[in-house]
Amino acid sequence: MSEMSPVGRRASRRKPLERPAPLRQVVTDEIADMIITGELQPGEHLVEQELAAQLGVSRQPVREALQRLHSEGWVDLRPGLGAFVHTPTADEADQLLATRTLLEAESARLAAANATPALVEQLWELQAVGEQAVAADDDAGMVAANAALHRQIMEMSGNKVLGELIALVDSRVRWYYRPIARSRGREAWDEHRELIETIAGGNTRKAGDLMRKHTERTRKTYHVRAAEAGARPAQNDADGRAQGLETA
Amino acid sequence: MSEMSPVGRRASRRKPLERPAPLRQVVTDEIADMIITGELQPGEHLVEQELAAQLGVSRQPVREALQRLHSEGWVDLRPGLGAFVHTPTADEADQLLATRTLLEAESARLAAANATPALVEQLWELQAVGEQAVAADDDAGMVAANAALHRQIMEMSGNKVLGELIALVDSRVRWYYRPIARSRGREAWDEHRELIETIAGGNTRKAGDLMRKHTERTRKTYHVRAAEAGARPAQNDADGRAQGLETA
DNA sequence: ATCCCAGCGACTGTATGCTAGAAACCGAGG
DNA sequence: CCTCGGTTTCTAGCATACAGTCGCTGGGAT
Repeated sequence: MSEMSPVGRRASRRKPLERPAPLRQVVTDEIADMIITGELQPGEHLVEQELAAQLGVSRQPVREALQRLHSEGWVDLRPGLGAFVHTPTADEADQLLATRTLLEAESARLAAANATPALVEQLWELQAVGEQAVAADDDAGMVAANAALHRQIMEMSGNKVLGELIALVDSRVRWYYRPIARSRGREAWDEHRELIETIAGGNTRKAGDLMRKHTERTRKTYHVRAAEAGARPAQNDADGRAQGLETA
Repeated sequence: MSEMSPVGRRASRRKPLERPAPLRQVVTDEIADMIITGELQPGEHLVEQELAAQLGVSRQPVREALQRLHSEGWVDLRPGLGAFVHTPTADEADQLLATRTLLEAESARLAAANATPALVEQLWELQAVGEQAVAADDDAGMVAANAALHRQIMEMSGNKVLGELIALVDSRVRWYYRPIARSRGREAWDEHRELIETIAGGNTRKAGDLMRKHTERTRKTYHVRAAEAGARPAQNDADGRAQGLETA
């Protein structure tokens, strides 16, 4: 796999080069995926040996992956005991959503300030993709398109630091939010439409407000769903572990 | 953070236990300190062996420390080549300060919403410490007191996620800002005073605005200083490496 | 002289070895 | 039956060992 592309080192406008992807990165993504899909349950003890064997690598890359996942909030690292899948609490989810609202609103505000016809056109394209996903009732597609749209708006803001933070917060929001992703579909994309129009018009204040309302509405939806789930007898899995958020 | 739960089983309100501090943490802090103090220059290649020998540990803890420092933005990690001290650009510094403004303003707003006499009293104590440091012309003390005050306000906000992000951003800001830390002293603490009064009064909007203006002023100061430094012939060290920020 | 390439040294990425300490288990005593 | 103390097992943390890669250097061909 080390075939150096004959593309040439000349006018190579390519990235540094096509890397076989560092093993630790692969492992990180893989474990994160296991957490998101629920294969690894909240609170579960992640034993390095097991994961290493399971993924066919040594403990070292697994360790590094766990460290990274820790700094991104996916796992808790108890000194001397190892890594445990982070157990989200209702409080934390709320704070996460509140913070997300703040960051996303700012990114929309800045995006409106930097709007150009070409960039706005890209937003519309992503909007179209999203609406198609809604029409096709394609859950995964909706989530992906939603992420892509928000990401594009963030990039338009021109603030990379802000972007990093949003990426950090969003990935976790998406995890918590996953069980109820379906509930907000069509309406969200209607809101997107108005938001894009406002950004195109360069109305910074309104763009920020719209995004705030948009994400705030998502937050409300989340709360309603959480309350519903909490009111019910609580659905546990075979091991008796609670599947929903802890109410603490 | 410390749980306020009145429950308290037994008198064991102590922390989990006094740990000998994981080695990787010590190493992380140490390297971060070397970067902050300039012992390690921006762009410098951090060789694991060297650092390990220098700190009297093996490569393993050093590796883990570098990974963490990477995720916190202190070093860049080029696959196959290793770690390099991050070189801040003027753009990035500006984005960092802008983001900081956003986050700090929100924390002040929330702090005002959650203000209690006891908490406000703690703020005044920190304010006193800071003013003493100013009076004594104690640079390090000023920086520390400033950090402590902002941290306390953040904790009052009750949003831990927000707190983590602020911590992330602030430490880097402090690095970039270090060369010009002296310039803002007395006036900053006057602004703090007004801010605390507003928080005590529970005026959320005004608290947010004040904090925004406060950090925004810091940002302006930074720009002025950066411009001054940029205008001059540029001070280089013995190795011919630029000491200031890159203008790119 | 310039360019290419082979060989070499240095450093990262990955794997394995070793040890101190925590959790779980078990059995004896109250 | 519950409690307590010792023992055993398991695991993280750190150290060390091995292998792949990158960049550099020096010699030879053009």
